[in-house]
Amino acid sequence: MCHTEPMKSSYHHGDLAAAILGEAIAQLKSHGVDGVTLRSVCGALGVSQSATYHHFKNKESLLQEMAVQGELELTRRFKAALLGLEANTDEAAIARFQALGRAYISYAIEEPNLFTLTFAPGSHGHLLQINGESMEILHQTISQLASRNLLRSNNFEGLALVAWTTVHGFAQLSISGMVEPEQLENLLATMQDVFIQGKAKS
Amino acid sequence: MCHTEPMKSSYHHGDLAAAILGEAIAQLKSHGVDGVTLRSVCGALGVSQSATYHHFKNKESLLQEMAVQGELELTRRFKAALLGLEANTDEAAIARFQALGRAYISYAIEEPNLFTLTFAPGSHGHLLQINGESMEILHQTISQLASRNLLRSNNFEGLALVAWTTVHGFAQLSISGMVEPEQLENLLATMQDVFIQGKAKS
DNA sequence: CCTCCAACTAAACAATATTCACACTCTGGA
DNA sequence: TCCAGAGTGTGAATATTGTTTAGTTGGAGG
Repeated sequence: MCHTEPMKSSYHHGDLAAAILGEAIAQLKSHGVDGVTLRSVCGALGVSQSATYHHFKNKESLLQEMAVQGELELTRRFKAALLGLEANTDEAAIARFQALGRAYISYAIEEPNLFTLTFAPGSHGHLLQINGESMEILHQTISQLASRNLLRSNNFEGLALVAWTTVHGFAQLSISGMVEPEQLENLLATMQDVFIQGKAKS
Repeated sequence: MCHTEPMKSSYHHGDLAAAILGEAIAQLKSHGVDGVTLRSVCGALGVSQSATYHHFKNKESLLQEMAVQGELELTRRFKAALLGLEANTDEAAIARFQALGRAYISYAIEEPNLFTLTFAPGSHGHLLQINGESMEILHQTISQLASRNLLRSNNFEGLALVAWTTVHGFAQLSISGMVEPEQLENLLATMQDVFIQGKAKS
């Protein structure tokens, strides 16, 4: 119904839908989800708050779009993390796996508000399903470990699940302040201990 | 400043602080965090909304108290889960470990709103530190595995960290709808695969 | 050129958290 | 016993928010 395509562009404003989305994300990052109000967003853009309702059904719908952007950001960071990392040795395959974990957690720590919104549960419930692309990258990376016979379990789906939930749990508990971000190295080392078969120890 | 002790009790209402806290938690469970307003809570109790401010600094403070209750609930479920489970065999020690994982995730799935509030990050930031008691139970249970030489890693702190974040991540992603709760058995089986040394397979 | 529709505005509305001035009730000491 | 004062509750007022409504503007197409 709204803004599914980049919008014909150029009218009064140009592309207000994208502008609102961008400004809302900027305010989310700097002031938290409670700091983004329709008034503040539209005020920063010099438009009236009711203009929002021509581009988004309501604020909840805007938040959902923001969550989608947050997930695209994760995919982008995944790709950047793997950029230039070959998978032609055991160590390299392990490095790629660790790089994904670091990227996930770095994202959470650098942009806690956007990360939180993206994975927010319950009433906000923004993402019914995580976009396939991030999961594909994760599965692919794990499958490179599997084909080199580096994994301790032959339950491939299970391992991908455990890897994801482990990193996600650490990310969220870091944001909550319940675990120290400095424990990251400890986490990754232990994950390697338990996931990876011992033939290649760094 | 307020409600640290059970309150002398019996005045106009009796113990309004506890009543507000209980009603707020009830409404949180059934209608989500956005469904709990001072008006609805005090309305259900037949008192004026401004009465709240004699017992809680503000709504945020009330939410924090609710989060504390949510964490006590987790401790309670931990204890109940271990009740009657001995640790005198390898299988029994593993069963205790799994019981904790099940309890954690069951809690999240049965009471997603309270669980979410308890571990809510960022602006709400309710719990600066997780209460020691739950963590103590977890560490104790893992140490029973360690003393039986059932663990794949000798990094005890790391293992406890990974175990916690794994289960927590699964819990949160279940609530978000990004993983199917039916994957729980898969998760637990894989955790056993990677954490536990193979001498005792069920 | 004129008409129509999408984009936008201004004003109003409803719901909420919070504060303020006031009223009532119990408690503790003179 | 009585009275002052603190603790406890009420009602109205205020500010901030999301949302709706009626109207205005500007561009595109016949």
